[in-house]
Amino acid sequence: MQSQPKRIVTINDVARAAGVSVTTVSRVLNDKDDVAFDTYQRVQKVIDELGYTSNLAARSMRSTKMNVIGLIMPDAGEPFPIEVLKGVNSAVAELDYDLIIYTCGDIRKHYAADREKKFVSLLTNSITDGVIVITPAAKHFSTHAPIVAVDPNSGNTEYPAVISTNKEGAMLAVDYLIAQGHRRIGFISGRSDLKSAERRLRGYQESLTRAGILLDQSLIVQGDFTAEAGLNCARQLLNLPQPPTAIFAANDQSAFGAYQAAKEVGLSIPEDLSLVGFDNIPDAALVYPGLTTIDQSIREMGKMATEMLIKLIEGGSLEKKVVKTSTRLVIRESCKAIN
Amino acid sequence: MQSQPKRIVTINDVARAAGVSVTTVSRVLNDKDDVAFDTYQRVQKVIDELGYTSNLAARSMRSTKMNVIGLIMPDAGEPFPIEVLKGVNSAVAELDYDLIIYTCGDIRKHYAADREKKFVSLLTNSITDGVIVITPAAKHFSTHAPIVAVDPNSGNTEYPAVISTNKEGAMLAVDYLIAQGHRRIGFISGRSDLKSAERRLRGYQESLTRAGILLDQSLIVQGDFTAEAGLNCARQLLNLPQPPTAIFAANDQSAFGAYQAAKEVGLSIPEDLSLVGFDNIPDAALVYPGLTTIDQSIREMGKMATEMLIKLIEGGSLEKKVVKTSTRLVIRESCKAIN
DNA sequence: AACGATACCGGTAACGTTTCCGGTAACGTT
DNA sequence: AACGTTACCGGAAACGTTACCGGTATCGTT
Repeated sequence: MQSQPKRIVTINDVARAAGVSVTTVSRVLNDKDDVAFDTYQRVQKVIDELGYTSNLAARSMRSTKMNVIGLIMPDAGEPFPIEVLKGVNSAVAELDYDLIIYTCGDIRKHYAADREKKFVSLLTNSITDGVIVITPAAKHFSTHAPIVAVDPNSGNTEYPAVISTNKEGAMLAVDYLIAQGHRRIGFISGRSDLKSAERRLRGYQESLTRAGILLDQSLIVQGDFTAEAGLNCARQLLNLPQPPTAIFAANDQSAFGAYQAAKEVGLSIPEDLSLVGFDNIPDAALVYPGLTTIDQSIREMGKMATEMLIKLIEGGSLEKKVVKTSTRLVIRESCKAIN
Repeated sequence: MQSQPKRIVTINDVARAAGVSVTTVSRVLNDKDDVAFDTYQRVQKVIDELGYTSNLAARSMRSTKMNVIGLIMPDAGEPFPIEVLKGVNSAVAELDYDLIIYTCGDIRKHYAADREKKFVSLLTNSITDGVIVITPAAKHFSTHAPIVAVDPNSGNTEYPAVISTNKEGAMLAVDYLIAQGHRRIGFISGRSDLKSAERRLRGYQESLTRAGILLDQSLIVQGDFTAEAGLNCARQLLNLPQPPTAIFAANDQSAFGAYQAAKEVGLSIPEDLSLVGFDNIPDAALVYPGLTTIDQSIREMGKMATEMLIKLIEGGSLEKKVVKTSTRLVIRESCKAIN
């Protein structure tokens, strides 16, 4: 005879034990008025004694406001979403909201967009008041609740979003390399469906043409923001008949792949190859030599997105539908001037 | 006149549109038998057309099995829980389960344990079938659903747990330092409420006494697994009248703090100070010089925990209530033999 | 022709909570 | 004394779903 499952204590049990109605218990739970101090205390005591906690599902089924926001992120393996998560997390902690997180697994998998859609409606249909989606793969979501995108995809102007000044940042990077005398500058691009990747490529091109440097298509290789792809792209660049003297990677992860590629062919950074990344994730400072990169204060992006979302949830409206965050050049040790 | 909130489409709408009962729609949704292929297709079509997704709250209220597991982690800022998360995430993806994550904020805050308790009952009461708790702060949880702890706290043998061979790992580290000729070895300890921290200290002590080295209490300083505390602890050690020639830090984060402390006082690693960490988080390979550390394959721990939890959820029983994972020494460049 | 088995489907009662509406008692005001 | 106001509380309906039970039609078997 096996032990029977412990009965879950419900609001009914509390009401019975405290000698009041469930309505009153509910009032105590939600800090409503119209309950005498004595009663309040008595009910609260019973709640503690019985170890009661309210059933999230039942509550969210009945009430409209949940004070919970959802975060949907592509993959827990990549640092960018993790950084955004940190920002969202701390922003949420400041406010009176809880945070629920869903991951969609590898973004490169075909089902990622489907999972995203599923989670968005799953969450907004029920337990959350709104969601933040990081680097969305899907183009459209069917929901009535507010959505804010972080680093949205290129085709989409439907939802409010926070995105950094990607083109300007990329130009900062490339201008810096040009100022150091580089003329053949390779570019490892990012996930092609994201607006950010597109804009960084644009910045790269614009800086070069402004400086009167002819664009060489063989210097642009298609990555996807992962270190793995970065490695392959950098290999390709370094094996060129006339290899670049500098590489601008569309994000830090890709740049790390380039570090490895350089090591493979025996080039040392920055003596033989200059390298600039984009993001300024914590690892950029740790890596050796320290990676010169474009800071886009990812945590700040998470924080902004959270604030926008909550404003929308609470019925407010946004001054700006797309918020742009600033970028700046962080100089470390991965670049060297050439003569 | 503002746009009215889009009505959420429910199972009722689908039923009406497809000309069947809600029961049948529910059957289609859950892939039950007893529904004709024609009907199945028709209902499925309507579901797609209407963009219906089932209401998580309502479903979890009625049904017993949800195929969702919860993960409760202390703080998104620390790498250990992040690594566990990655392991859990990929393990869950293999199986037919979804994952919901809650974060408790800074573990050092007093309310962390309360939030943990709240989340555990919140999740198990309703939308999940069981939860994994990483480095729990609370000692007891009131729930009927299965719980698995990763890196449990010292006072607790109540719940199944996965924990690495901490004492053995610590001994590996200290033995290595001793073999390199070190005699004054400092120790930066970890979060005192965790069993892992306790066992690592034990290993440190045992290795020293076995080697016939007298324990010096001033060489043991109390950290909490954060880089910040690691910095302070290392400062304290390096300011000793007779400072250590090597430091064993209870985790990599603490060791990174020690890197900084060494820099402050102008000591270079490994020439003037040898350093060993514990965890082998990805950053350990990135930092310069590369950190020699004890690998405990954190992702594997997450994977094990997931498998245990799911076994419990599905009514199975565990051969071992506490699973121990192996540790090994990873030698990089942060240690040097002394003469 | 009668019967049982099977395939398919629908009605209804829950699940635990909050919201809506109302009711009672106590008190102050005229 | 009558009335209005306020403070406090409870009953019942609803939220969207699934479990349970039962019902009808079809078909094969005797």
